[in-house]
Amino acid sequence: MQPLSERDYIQQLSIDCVIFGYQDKQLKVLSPKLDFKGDFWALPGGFIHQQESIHEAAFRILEDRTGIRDIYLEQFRVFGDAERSNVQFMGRLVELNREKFDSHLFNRKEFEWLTRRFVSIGYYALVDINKVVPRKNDIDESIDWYPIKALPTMIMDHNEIVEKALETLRANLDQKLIAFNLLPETFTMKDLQELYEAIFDKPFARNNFQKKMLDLNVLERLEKKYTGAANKAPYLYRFQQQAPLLEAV
Amino acid sequence: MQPLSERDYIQQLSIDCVIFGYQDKQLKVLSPKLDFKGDFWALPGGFIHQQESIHEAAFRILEDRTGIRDIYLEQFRVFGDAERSNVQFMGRLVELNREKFDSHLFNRKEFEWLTRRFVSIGYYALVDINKVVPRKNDIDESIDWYPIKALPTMIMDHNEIVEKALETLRANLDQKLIAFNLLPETFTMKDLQELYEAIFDKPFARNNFQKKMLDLNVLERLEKKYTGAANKAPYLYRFQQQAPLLEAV
DNA sequence: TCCCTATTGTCTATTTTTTAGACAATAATT
DNA sequence: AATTATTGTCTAAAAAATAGACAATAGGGA
Repeated sequence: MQPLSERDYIQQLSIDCVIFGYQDKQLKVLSPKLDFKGDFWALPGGFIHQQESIHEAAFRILEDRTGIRDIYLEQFRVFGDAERSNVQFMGRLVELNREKFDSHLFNRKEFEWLTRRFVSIGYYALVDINKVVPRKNDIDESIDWYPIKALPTMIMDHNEIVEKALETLRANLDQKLIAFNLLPETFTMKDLQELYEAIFDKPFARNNFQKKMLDLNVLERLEKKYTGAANKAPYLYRFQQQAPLLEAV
Repeated sequence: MQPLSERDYIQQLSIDCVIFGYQDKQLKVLSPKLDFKGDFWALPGGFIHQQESIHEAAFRILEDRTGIRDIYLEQFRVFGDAERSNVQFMGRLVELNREKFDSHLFNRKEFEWLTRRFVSIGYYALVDINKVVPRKNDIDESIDWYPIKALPTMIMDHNEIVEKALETLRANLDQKLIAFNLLPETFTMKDLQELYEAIFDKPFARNNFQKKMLDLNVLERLEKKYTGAANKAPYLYRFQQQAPLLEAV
């Protein structure tokens, strides 16, 4: 494989993706752990080819790590502090992994390329966690879902990026009707409510939540779901894709 | 002056600023016209030094064009299509201005630098139009305020950038209480309402608008403004800077 | 089979917020 | 002092959000 520094990327510009999933009543984020001594976690990220749009680049990075392409994806913020670079984390990494660097894993040019200042475009993605088979990179030891409330400390400003992504998700949730991207195709009203509660980290009133969701007119009611529990069986619902409104000319 | 291509900028990354002002009951945008034959308008923009944050760069660009530094400024979106470059507009510009290019205004290297693909970070700014003395660049013929409803056709995707900026402004206006940045320090309730009407391009009910604004608890009522008109004199108000809420630790 | 329990779906009452209508106050002008 | 065009604010009506209540029901257990 060509070394990073010689590939045809836009210089000093990167993309970091906060990939949200939902499982066990918890909002989770996908994070690879680097295959080096020292417990380095990061956000899935990458660089932008000269001949692809930033949106395409984000989709490519996402597909590489999740195996799926049909994903809700939105840019939310640019992180561009002057001091924003890998230099500190790379220093620690090299220090703890001298033996690897004696081999030719990174050459000097590669190292310099990686430790320059980077401006990073933050994207967040919403996925059905069951559809995703997380994939390791060449440099990953593992890749796992972490509850947003128990994220490991990540490199650089990646924890801050997750925070800002969550803020944006909360702000957009009602506006854009995107929560459904985190659920499987069919779900009960309780599933949906618990998802909202996980995202906003606060309880909602069951009766009013149901009314609010039904009043959106985007839910199609399907058959009942018999759980085996000794109580009334809940209906299953499916998100009904909205016909896009005609925009003013 | 050093040619662009040799200055210490981040490559292929730019900033474009939509500077909003308010005058004559109209929302306006500041746009320089380039000093070339062919009527080329653009958004004020620039590049990012290696040793400055993107936010600092945006402030610098703004100060260069408006003379003021204390400005409401917010990034709102990244424009990163693969085909996004000056190449088309530079082609036309060169064609129409051959005589200038026979001199050494741009050298070949400079031209290549400028016509590469650029990813641009969109910022929007809100200014008190009376405090601004628009300043030309080296390459500007003039710089003026244009009503948002009568903007000239600008180079590249700059008209689209303005549209997205306006969308964001509308979405943020109530949330963040930022409208006041467009007004002078003191203003009447009618001034404020007309500003809202200009931004949203729709009328508001006077009684309810006044109630809503007063209920925000951010307006300090000052003395009356005697206009000389044969009717009740309106109060002047001042935006009362909010004490920042304590954030959860 | 028949009650019991936990949960679901929905209805109604209450409260809050938004919108619409009305009117007194007032700064010149006549 | 009456007139006029605005301004500031109040109240009524409508709409939306919140809280409380209850019937329906899928099993479980006597």
